[in-house]
Amino acid sequence: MKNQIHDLLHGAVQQLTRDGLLPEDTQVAIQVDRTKDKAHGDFAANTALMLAKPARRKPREIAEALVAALPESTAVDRVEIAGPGFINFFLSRDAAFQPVRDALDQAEHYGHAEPGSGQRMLVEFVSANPTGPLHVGHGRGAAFGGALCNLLAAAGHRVHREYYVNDAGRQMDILATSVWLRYLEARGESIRFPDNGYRGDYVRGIATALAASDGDRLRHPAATVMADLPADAADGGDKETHIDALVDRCRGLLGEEAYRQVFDRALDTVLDDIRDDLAGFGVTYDEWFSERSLTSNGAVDQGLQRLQDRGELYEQDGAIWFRSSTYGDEKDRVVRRDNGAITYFASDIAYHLNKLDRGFDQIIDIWGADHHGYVPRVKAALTASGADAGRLDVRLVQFAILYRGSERMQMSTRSGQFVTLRELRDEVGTDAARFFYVMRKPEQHLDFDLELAKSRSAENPVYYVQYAHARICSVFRQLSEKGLQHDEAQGLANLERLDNEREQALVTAVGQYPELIRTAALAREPHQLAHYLRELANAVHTYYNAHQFIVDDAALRDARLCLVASAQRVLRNGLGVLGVSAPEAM
RNA sequence: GCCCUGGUAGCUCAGCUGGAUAGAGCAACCGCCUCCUAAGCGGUAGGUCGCAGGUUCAAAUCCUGCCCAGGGCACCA
Repeated sequence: MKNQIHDLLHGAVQQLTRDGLLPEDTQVAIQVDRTKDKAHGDFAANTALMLAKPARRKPREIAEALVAALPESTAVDRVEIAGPGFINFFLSRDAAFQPVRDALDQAEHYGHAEPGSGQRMLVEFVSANPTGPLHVGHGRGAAFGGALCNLLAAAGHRVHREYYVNDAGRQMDILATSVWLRYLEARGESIRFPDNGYRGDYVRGIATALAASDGDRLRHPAATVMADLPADAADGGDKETHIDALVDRCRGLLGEEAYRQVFDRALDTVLDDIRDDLAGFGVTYDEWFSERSLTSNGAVDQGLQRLQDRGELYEQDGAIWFRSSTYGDEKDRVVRRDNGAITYFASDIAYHLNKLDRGFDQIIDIWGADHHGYVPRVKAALTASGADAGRLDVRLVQFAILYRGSERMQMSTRSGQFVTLRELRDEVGTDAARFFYVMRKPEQHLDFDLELAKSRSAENPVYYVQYAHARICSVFRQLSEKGLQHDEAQGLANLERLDNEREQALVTAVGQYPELIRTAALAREPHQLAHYLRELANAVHTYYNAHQFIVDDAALRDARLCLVASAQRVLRNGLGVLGVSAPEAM
């Protein structure tokens, strides 16, 4: 509908240009907005105000000329000029009810663009290191990313959901070593656990399983393991030096093959847990992309070679550096350390080149806000490689700070002190958690109060929206209990009977859904949908309280049922995009 | 020091590609169940949109400076 108004205005502007009232080269973006006040009609345009300066005429004069030049349309009942020169459009009754017909006709497709009509997009999100279970911080990325993917898909884009698995690198070695040490404990060795090891209970769990399956096969005496290691932090040494030495010791004693077995055991167990956890949260992926594969198939070397060939690398202090500063980064960055190891950044360059090579129109990365300083160097690497960095869109999500009542909860994967996503799901439920996460815009710090989220009270907005849906379902149950049927055709033929204020408001809300999906997808802002659904639910509840739907007048009854059914449809579609269920009863 | 993000009602937040009297939830107060689920609805009260300039017919929204709060500035991932 908004588009139709837009087209009408566009026609009028062209007409005025032909008539010489507007300069030939006038460029003005035609804006059509929903009005806040019904007295201003259904839609308003500020076009005359925008044209006033280039046309050097008074806004109201231009408005009058525009209105006179508007092409005929059955959708518009009348047009008014108001205030400084706004053009207000009042829809015809027939056009105003179109959303109800559309929602019932198009059902699960209502408001959603033709699948595949948009771009091919790759969205990478969560991608937490598989060094432990997901915690509530990751939950936000999962909820946001999952909802964003659904939203983009609803807007017609072909979305590829991807999780980047950091299955290489030092942190994973530390995890493998931590597991091995706990395994040794389980086999009766008495070891001193390193300060910088992973201390979570899940590490013991993996170790216990390993002890059960492999017995003493991987066992070495504690004295041998700990012999001649540099001191740990608690003993006045450095925890990093200590843990690195311990990792080397682990590797050396086990041998590469056995070490790899422990490593993969840890990786697979944690990754399975993550996969299962996310699936339970309603988030699934098309691809789990292995970082290790980039090294083993030579992609990392190729990526570096590509930069090398373009003269973007240089050697200094024994390390190899990338000239990221010439492409907007603060300083140059190391891609290969003096010990020969490639950096995380080097594999990330290869990964992003790989993503672009796969032919996506748009690459969206969802990162924690603490990685923001990382954006310029990745873009720099793409540009320096001759790729189009403009196709990469990095979205930063602020951390969620967890509270239990007024008590702030500290979280650290290393120390093993954190609330897991699984615990959150168990405690507050997937629906409430996902809605809660996605209500806030991502760049806002999120205070996640566990007590509030799990309270099954009115304070919890997810129930408010779900309840609106359940109530409508209940109305239809009541209808059949009374032995009545909904004659949809008769209802649609009598939509003009829906003439009270509440009904108008609800029709309008239903009609906003398609443009909301479009706008929210463009802005990559699922929270807009959450807020919209709240408003829609409010319109439903208000209507419900003010009017009986199941009335004796069959024509009116059927019309009202068409309206609430259209609202039910939108609630279901919209909640689906957010990954929240639409229960039939509560 | 530099960079990013916030600063809007008592609290938690929308609104920010500039538009007509600044919105919602919670908390407070007053009403509404012989009636399709009261997990609901209506109403009242509550605001120097951090501060100061600037651009504009029009600024919470754009620009500049400043003040607060959080985060980031690795040959870690």
